[in-house]
Amino acid sequence: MSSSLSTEEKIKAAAKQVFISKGFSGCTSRELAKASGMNVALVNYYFRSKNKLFQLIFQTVMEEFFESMVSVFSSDLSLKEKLKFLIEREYAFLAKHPEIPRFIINELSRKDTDLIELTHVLPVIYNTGVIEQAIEAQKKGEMRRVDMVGITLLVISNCQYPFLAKPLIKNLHNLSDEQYQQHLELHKGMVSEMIISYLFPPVPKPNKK
Amino acid sequence: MSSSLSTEEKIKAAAKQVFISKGFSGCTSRELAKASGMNVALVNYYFRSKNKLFQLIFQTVMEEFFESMVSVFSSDLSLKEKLKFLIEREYAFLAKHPEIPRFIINELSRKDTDLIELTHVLPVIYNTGVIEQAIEAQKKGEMRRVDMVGITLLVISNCQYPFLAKPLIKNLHNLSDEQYQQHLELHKGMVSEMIISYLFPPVPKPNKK
DNA sequence: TATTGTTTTAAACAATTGTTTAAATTAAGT
DNA sequence: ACTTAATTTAAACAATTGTTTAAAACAATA
Repeated sequence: MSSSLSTEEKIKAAAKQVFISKGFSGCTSRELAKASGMNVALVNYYFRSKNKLFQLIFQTVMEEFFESMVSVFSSDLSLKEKLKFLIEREYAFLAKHPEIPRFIINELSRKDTDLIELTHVLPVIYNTGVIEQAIEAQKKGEMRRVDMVGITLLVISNCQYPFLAKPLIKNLHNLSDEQYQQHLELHKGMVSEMIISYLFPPVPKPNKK
Repeated sequence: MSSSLSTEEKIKAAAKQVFISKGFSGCTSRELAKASGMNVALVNYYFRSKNKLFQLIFQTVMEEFFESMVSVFSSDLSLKEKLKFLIEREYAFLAKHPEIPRFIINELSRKDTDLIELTHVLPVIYNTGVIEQAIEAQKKGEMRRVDMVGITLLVISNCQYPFLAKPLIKNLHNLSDEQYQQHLELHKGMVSEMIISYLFPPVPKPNKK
């Protein structure tokens, strides 16, 4: 099935899996090679070095990571609906790629790695007009005055952490995979309701001039 | 100053730092030795192997990690006050040890490591009586019916994630350390208010028989 | 078929890995 | 002071690391 891919693609796909689940320092060149059914020399023939291959993978993972987020902001919805939708999307993405937050956080925390620039991501979000939408809502007193960093933190904390901490919580509360899955589903609803009702308080304080 | 410690203690202290910031697979035996001012043979003389030393460190880190949490539950406070206090404590702990969540989550996620038992932690929390306190409050309709896993997730998601994701958020929003520090302080207040008002809705629904 | 250039392989490279050895030094007890 | 045990050191061990080499196999074109 994967033999329809080129050697280069096969290596890239396998390396992505291995890097994501074990991290840069958690795997070897030979492991990357074997995972794609190739040998070490072949990996370096196409990608020059383990590090070059890693940088490439990391870049693509980051793009996938922000992709769905941005697409929600660009949609034609009210702010409250966007938030609800964003949380749904995040949970869906994380259900498919539960290891990615740990991967990103880890590799960005490495002090010995080449700096990775993410500054181009924020302008993309700004250009969707979601910021103006928020400022508008805040002026009207419909939305609590929380800045972009605060909102980002609120949303992704509650979405990503439950996936990040799965081994911790499972171990702590002695849960099976199925049980944890159920808790996740339950938690999604709670998180959505909690964040929405916090950012959009049910009784809006009148804010007229 | 650290020369007052025994060789064994010096190695343990240095190894703790190195393991926490770089992870098990992110550092070498010689790095552990050098960090304590000793040599490789000395590390293995006292701790047999890199892996044995790691298991020891991990165990103590986990204990420190749960220590302050449990102490809050044992205190003589109302549930709402305990929650507020817990969040304060968590933020204070994480400000001192910002790398510990990443360390724990990472090492618990490793598939090639020896399983680590945490089941003894939960009984300790149960014995503080906080569970009965919660069930009581829920029966009276003062508290939303969320189980222990849900509460745990709510609290530590919002406490730990902002520290976990510091490199990500800093990079994303182009923030200095000082700016991020300010955001953290702000966020602590938000999180506290949000969780409390979610778990203890301002207008309690009457639940009499 | 002969001649390209591209892809793949097996083997080797020096450097680094975790761990061990055996000798040297220090400390303690008699 | 002598003996014994505990500590520390430098050096070595085999295995593994990332990377490179040079030859082989393959494909495309003439």
